[in-house]
Order: sequence, then structure tokens, then C-alpha cells
Amino acid sequence: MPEKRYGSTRGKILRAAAKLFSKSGYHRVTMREIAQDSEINAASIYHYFPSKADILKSLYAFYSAELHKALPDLHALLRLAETDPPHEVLMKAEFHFDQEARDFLDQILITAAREISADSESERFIRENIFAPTENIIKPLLQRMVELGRIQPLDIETLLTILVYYCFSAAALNHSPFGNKPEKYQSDLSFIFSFIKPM
Amino acid sequence: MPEKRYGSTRGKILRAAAKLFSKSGYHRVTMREIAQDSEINAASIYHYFPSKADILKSLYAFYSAELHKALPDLHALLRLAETDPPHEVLMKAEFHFDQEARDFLDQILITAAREISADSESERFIRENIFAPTENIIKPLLQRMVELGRIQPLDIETLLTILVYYCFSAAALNHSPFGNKPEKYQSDLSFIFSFIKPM
DNA sequence: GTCTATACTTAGATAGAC
DNA sequence: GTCTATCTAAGTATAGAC
Repeated sequence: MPEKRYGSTRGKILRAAAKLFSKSGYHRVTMREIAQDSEINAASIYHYFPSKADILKSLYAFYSAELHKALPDLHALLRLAETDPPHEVLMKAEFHFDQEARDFLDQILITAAREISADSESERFIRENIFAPTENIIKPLLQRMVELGRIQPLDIETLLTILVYYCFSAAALNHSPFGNKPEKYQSDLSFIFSFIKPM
Repeated sequence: MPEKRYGSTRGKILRAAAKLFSKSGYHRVTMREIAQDSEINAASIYHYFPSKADILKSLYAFYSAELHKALPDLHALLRLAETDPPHEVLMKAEFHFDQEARDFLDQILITAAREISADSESERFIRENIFAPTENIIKPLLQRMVELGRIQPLDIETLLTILVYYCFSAAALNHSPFGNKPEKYQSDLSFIFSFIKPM
């Protein structure tokens, strides 16, 4: 969780902001609301963050750092691709955050998904944290598996679009009335991967 | 297009609003910007719409009316399902708006996708215009096809999730750097439908 | 580091002339 | 129906005491 120390003021502000942003959207949330929810005076927020925009920026930075830590090792996966069943390798390529940070990180993703294309910071965030990881891990894995003759040739680009679009929706709609349960997320991924036929 | 008459003031306001909302998001756009873009005085907008929120509401109403006109006839499709190749019937179930209105309608969808879960009006809009049509047409079609023994049994619920999530992303990311070209939309759908194996 | 009070700006909306 | 001028509220941010 942000700042490690659970009760830190900066951490409380970030958690309140993420919660409120994800629920109502960045623009609807006021500094006064963030203050109220984090039980701190509105003026004091400016002791920790120069601006409201900077709170969002800090949330993105935190998420990116966590993602970086959670990313699977591509080289290890490429080696596994030579011996292990293709579907197992692909499911291992999915990264998971620890349950404790999960809700908080989800909220950041929801917020970013909404600001996409209105705010270049958010657009870059989505690119680097949803689109790029899939491109950079699943794509080379599939290419390698085809090369090794371990799976049947397939339209990799289209599969990636479906996969990434699914992930984007899952992120954007998480905790909304249209959101999936976490278990369903896993089984949906398996369904998409079932396009990939082992030799 | 709104109000049919292309040059109508009300129509100009709606088109400007949809364009700006889709680009920057509802909250970032000011009445003054809408006025400037539609080449009308800001105060005059209030002659046509009681409030900014009402402009959005009117956009949603317009979209829903157009969708209703474009929806395919389920009963006709169910009859086709008895005789025609399953994939062809499914592709026919996709509705298309005329090219003229397309961009405008896309912008409304983008706007709504962003406001989802922050604004109940927008949430209902997405439910009725993205989720419901798929549920109400593709689902009974697939069920009927299985019943008729024309396709192999499959996990219909999961397929619908993938399909609807794809459609949501395609709508939300349209005209963004992550958006697909219209041709790709068709081929992606075919890819998803290729999960469905004819008998 | 935290507070009270307040400055400054923006944006939705209205009044009322033409 | 369209305009100019203006009101009002809300929201970001700062000053400065403690």
C-alpha cells in the first residue's frame, strides 16, 4: 500500500483519492471531499501534494511501480514454452497483485480508464500498464510457440486485440454493475486462450 | 442527424457537444466551448436546453432512438437460424448505422462509456445500448442454434461476456490511439464468432 | 504538520435589451 | 431567437497563525 506505513497521512490521502476518483471520476471529486474522506484538513493536502493533478500522477506512479514488481519474467516463460503445455505457460504469464493492494490498484486503473483520451498522462498510463504488458509478453510467447511447433498457427494480432480489449473492459468496469467477479476473470481468460490449439 | 435539418441551431449545439464531450469528457467541456464550436452565443444555448446535463440527456435519447430503428428483427433471425449457416446469421445480427450519422453516434457512445458508474443516466445508457442488445439478440440466437443442433454446445455466458466486453472497449476506445479501424471491427467479431462451431 | 480564513478563478446559469 | 452583461456557486489553491 502507498508509503508502506498504513496510517501515514500521505497514504491516507492517496487511498481516499483513489476510492473517490474510481467512484465518481477525477473531475467530480473535490479536494474538500478527499480531505473529508481521509480525515485531514483540505489545506493540509497541499503540504503533501502541490496540486490535485499531482495526486493522480502519484497514484499512477505507484501503480506502475507495483506492476513492474509483479511482471513475470519473459525469458523464464520462453524457456517454459519449450517444454510445458502451452495453456499452462500462458496462464502463468498473467500477473497478480497481492490481495491486500488489489482494491486500491483496481481503483487507480478504473480512474485511468475513464480519463483515457481526455488526458495524455492517463492515456500513457493505460498504454504502459494494460496494452504494453500484453504486447510484450503474450505476443513473443505465442510467436515462439508457433515457431517451436507447439501450437497451431493462428492470427496472433487479432487474438491480442480481443485479449487486450477484454482486459481493458475488465479494468474499466471493475466494481461497476457490469464488472466480473475475479473467478470469472480467470475462466474468461481460459476461454480466450482456448483459441490456441496445442499441436 | 439530430433534428434532421442539418443547419438547425439545436442540431449544431448537439453536434458540437458530442464532439467536445467525446474528446475531453463531459466535465472538462464548458458551455462557452460548446457555444464557440457551434458558433452560437453561450446564453442562447439555454434557449434550447435548460441545462448542460440536459444536453447530454438529449444526446443519449437521440442515440437510443437511432439504435431502436437499426435493431435487427429477432424473429426473422430465429427463422434464418433454422436454415442458414450459423456464422452468417450471427453476422447479420450486427446492426449498422448509416455512415452519415456514424461519427456522431460514436461520439455519444464514447462519452457515455467514460461517465459510466459515475452517473446513473450514463450507466443506464450503456446497459440499454451495448449490453442489452447483445443479451437480447445474440443469446437467444445461440440458444436456439444449440437447440436445433446446428452448432456445437458451448459456454454461451462466457462467449457473451467476451463479446460484450469487446464491444464496450471498441466503443470506449473508438477514435482514440487504441481504437480499431472499422474493417478490423468486423474481422474481430468473426474471430470471436469462430468459437462457435457449426455441426 | 495541521489548522482557519480567504483569495482567485472558472463555469453554470439568468436578466433583460434588441 | 440572439445578444451583452452579470450573478452565483463551487472549487483549486494560498497566507499565515499555531
